[in-house]
Amino acid sequence: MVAARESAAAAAAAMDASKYVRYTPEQVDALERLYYECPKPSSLRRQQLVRECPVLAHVDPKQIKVWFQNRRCREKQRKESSRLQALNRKLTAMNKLLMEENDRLQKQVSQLVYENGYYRHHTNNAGLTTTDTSCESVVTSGQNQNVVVPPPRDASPAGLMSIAEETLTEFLSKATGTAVEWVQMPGMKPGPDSIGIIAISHGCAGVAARACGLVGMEPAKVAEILKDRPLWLRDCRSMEVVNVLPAGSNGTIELLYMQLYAPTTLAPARDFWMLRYTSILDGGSLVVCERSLS
DNA sequence: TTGGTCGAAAGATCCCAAGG
DNA sequence: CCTTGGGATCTTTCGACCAA
Repeated sequence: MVAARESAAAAAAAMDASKYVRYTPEQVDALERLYYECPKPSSLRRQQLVRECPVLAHVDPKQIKVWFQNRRCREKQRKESSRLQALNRKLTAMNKLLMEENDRLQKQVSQLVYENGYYRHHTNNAGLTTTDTSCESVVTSGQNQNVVVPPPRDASPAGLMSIAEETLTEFLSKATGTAVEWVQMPGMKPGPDSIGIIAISHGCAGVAARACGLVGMEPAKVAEILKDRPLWLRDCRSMEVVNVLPAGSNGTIELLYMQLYAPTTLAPARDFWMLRYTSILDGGSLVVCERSLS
C-alpha cells in the first residue's frame, strides 16, 4: 500500500497539468446516454462510440474507458449512499416509536408507584401492617401482631387436613407424566425438570399448587433439593411455620405464613398463607406440595 | 482565503479468459 | 501450465468549483 501510494504520487507528480480535462456538458450528456444504454461497453464498442458520436470525436478511447470506470464507481457509491439513507430513515422512525413507547411506560410506572404508595399509606393508617417496610420480615412467629393478610379460612386441624388431602390428590393428578402445565414465574426456569422451581398449575382458579419435587423423581435428586434449602426458598423473603400436624403415609401438614419477594422492585412483596403437605410415597419418592389459602 | 466536494486520471492488485 | 491482456475495484492525487 505504501509502495502504491509512493508510485501514485510519483505518477501524479509526473502528470502533465495540461492533461486534466473537464468534459463539456454536451460530452457528459452523450456519455451518460451511452452509459444508460450499456454501462460496460467492450473495447470495440467504445471505439465505435467515439466514431459515431461527434462530440466525443476528440476524446481518447482510453479516456472513455476511464470515464466508464469512474461512472460505474460513482453509481455504486450513490446506490450505497441512498441505501444507507433509507436505512437511516427507517431506524430513525423506529427509534421515535421506541422513545414514545418508553415515555408511555415511564408514565405508567410513575402512576403505579404513586398508587402503591397511596395504598401502603392507607394500609398503615388502618393499623394492620408493620411500620417497617424494609427488607426485614413482617412475620415474626406470633410476636408481631401486625399481620398483613387475613388468616386462613379454616385453620382447625380437621379443616387443614381436608384441604391438605384435597391438595395432594389434585397435585398427584397433575404431577404424573407430562400432565402438569408449568407456568414460569419471574427468575425461574420453566418445565418439570427444573430443580427448585415454583410452578402454578393452570385450571385451578384461585389455587396455587407449589411443587418442589415430582412423583417419580429420583431419590438422589430429591435429597439434593432438600439439602439446598436456600435455593429451594430463594424467592421466599420470610416464612413462618405456624402449625404442624401429622398426616397419613408418614406425611406432615404444615401451616405456613410466607412472604415472597416482589417480582420487580416496583411491585410490593406478596404475602401468602400456605399449606404444605410433605409425604414419603411408595418407592421412596418424596412429594412436597403446597397450596395457597389466600 | 480556505476548506470541502466533485470529477478525471492513474497505479496496484486480483481475477478471468484466451492463446501458445 | 504459464503468459498475457483486459476488466473490476480500491486508493490516491490534483484541478475546478463553491460556500463560508
